[in-house]
Amino acid sequence: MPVARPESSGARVIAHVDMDCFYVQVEQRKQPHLRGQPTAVVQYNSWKGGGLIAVGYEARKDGVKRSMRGDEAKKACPQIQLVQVPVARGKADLSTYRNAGSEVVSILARKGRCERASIDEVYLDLTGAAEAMLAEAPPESLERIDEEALKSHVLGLNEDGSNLKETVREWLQRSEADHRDKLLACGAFIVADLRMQVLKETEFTCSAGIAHNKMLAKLASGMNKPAQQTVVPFASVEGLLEHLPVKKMKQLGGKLGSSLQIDLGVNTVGELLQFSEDKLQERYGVNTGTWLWNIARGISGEEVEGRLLPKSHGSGKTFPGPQALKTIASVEHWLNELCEELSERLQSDLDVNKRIAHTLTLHATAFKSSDSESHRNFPSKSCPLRYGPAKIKEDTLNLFQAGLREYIGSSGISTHGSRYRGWGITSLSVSASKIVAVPTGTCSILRYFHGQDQSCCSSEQVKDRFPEAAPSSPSGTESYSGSHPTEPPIKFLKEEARIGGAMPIVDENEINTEVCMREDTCAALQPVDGQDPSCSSQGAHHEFIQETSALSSSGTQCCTELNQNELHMESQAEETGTKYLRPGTRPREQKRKLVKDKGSSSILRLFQNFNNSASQKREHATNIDETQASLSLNFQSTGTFSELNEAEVPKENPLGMPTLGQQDELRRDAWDYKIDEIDSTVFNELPPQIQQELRAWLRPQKRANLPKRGSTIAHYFLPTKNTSHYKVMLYLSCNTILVSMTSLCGGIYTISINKKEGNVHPFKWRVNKLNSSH
DNA sequence: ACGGCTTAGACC
DNA sequence: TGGTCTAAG
Repeated sequence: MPVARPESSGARVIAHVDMDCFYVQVEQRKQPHLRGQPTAVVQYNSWKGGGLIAVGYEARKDGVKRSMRGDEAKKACPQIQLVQVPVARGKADLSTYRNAGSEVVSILARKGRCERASIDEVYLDLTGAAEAMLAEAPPESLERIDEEALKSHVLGLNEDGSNLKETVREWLQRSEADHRDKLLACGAFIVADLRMQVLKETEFTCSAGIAHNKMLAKLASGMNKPAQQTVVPFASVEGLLEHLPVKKMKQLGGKLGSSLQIDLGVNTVGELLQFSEDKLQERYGVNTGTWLWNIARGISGEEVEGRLLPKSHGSGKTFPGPQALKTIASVEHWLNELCEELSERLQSDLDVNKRIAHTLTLHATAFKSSDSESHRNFPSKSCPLRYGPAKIKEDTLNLFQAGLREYIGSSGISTHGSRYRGWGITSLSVSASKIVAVPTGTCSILRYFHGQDQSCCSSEQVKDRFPEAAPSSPSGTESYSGSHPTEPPIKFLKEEARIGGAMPIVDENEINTEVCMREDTCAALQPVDGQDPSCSSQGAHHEFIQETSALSSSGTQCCTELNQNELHMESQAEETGTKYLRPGTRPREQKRKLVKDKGSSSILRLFQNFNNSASQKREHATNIDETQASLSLNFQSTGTFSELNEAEVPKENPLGMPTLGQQDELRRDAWDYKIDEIDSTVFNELPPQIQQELRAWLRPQKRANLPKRGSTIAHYFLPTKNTSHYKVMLYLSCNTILVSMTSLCGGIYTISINKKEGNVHPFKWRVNKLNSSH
């Protein structure tokens, strides 16, 4: 349901850019002989010529419509060229179109905030660019103006329908024009330019609308197609909406729009004006009521989100009528196909955009022939997403079976034996959502997947995108890292397995160990001197902030770029990556080196080895094996969930990060463990490499260079059975060495190694919902 | 018992 | 929160 947003104060310049019959253009670029010919794209050519999903303008002239079957199209337009959408794994594969869409987005994002609205549409906020142009090179000062801009349509300008370039030129250059109109004129120039860039670089044409908000821009972009642009001056809004059928408005194409027509007798947007806001709220609720009242007046405050990438990925297929799936085996087969596609796309998203999805969801539709309640929907099910095709398949099948059990009901019907006659599946889809950029520290996780170095993001980047991952507000920090010493932030849940939800079944003791270690940031060790402003003066009370600040000199650049254009990450990452490794003269790089020398080398090697073998393993798609090395073994052996008493909660917050006030004090306190003070049985249970590391840290002669207590020693990432990744930190607290595992999915696991032998519970798993700021 | 396949967002 | 529903291209 639409939701009202207040219009922001100043006039904005918003553009909506829409590709013309995009799939057709993509195919025509691929096969140039199709250019100029009536063309349509179809899928599943087998039945009645397939279904049309895109129709070129030449074919539209002959009355060919989307949603015709191929046969009908042939009838309407005998010369039509029907191109099949690529098929992979028995289903339509849209990746070529997705990729082509990305090409376009990467160009359109150059002049302002850009939001990818669909595979072939974007919104742009060009306010800044338009203001800058108005200040530096206003249209009236231009001697020659761009042909494409001249071809703009300006609503309300040529009422008779004539579109004289001269009147358009006048409008664009009128010096006494309303400030808002001048901004729109600048917008028209900018958009014309962008569209030409798109054409030049991709060979695709597009249409655009330029207005003061998204709604109007969207409306305008469709008014003159193909390959044209339309401007909506403020003064034309009322006239534009007056006779516009409500159904044409975005969000009113469905039931809501029908309700306006049927229940209120409103057929045009203008007719909506007679209803008070109260009246509309009364009928449609506060949000929708206000929204309707606003759009009737051309008001829409929705921001253009700076987002170039999709928020989710999905792969689905329908099995209509007789094709309905009736055995678990056939369902499994198709789920596997869908999962393979999904997995491929997830992997590519990770490779190219450095993003990880956290939730896997299965949707299905089904019928139940025999039963009375056969219309009950098949329930969607979701669970934490684990990477790798095999895992995704396994989890998806489990989700399906859970859904099926529920669907069939607990009426005691057994699904044993693969066939059960009562049900049929008519559609399946698997999707991945909750996609977040790999949070800082990410180089390690990326290397784990890639087996090579990659670039990092700045903390700003992460905070912008994932406030939950790096809370910037004190309260967020509080709840996450527990800076209130009086209030232990860790709550102990006994039912640990619940973390992954009921499905799929997880073995909470098992931790797969493809592991990796971030050697590439100074965050691995907090600087001893505490002098570096980037690492200490920010007083980072949160490890994300702390660790990323250290990256700023080389990391920021990359991230700034990433912000502007996520799609270009790959190449930029490489660039930055090389700079990164070069021994530098800048202080921060020196520090990086220092940190490295200081001593995580063995752990580094350990994880490096894991990396290598893990990535090789991935090639062969076989999983669990000897790469489940010592770490996992050790962690496994410790996975008992004994109750933990309050007394054992570390004095400081459980992540070991000092609060602002504590920080200075802590820094003065050297960490004074002796190796023998640590319960040896506990110590011995650590992975040997980590034992070695700790011994190194504890050597007296090295003390001077030791990390202060309360500081993070090292970070690792562990993909595990029931979540995609954990961030693992080894850090020192006042009484303990803690190995804390922060699940990016929402749990904090802590293993503490206590100083004194008397302390029971050498290893504890503490589970805490990551109950932070949001 | 067919338009197929995707994405996004709001509600509870 | 997960699950459901609407809407759109």
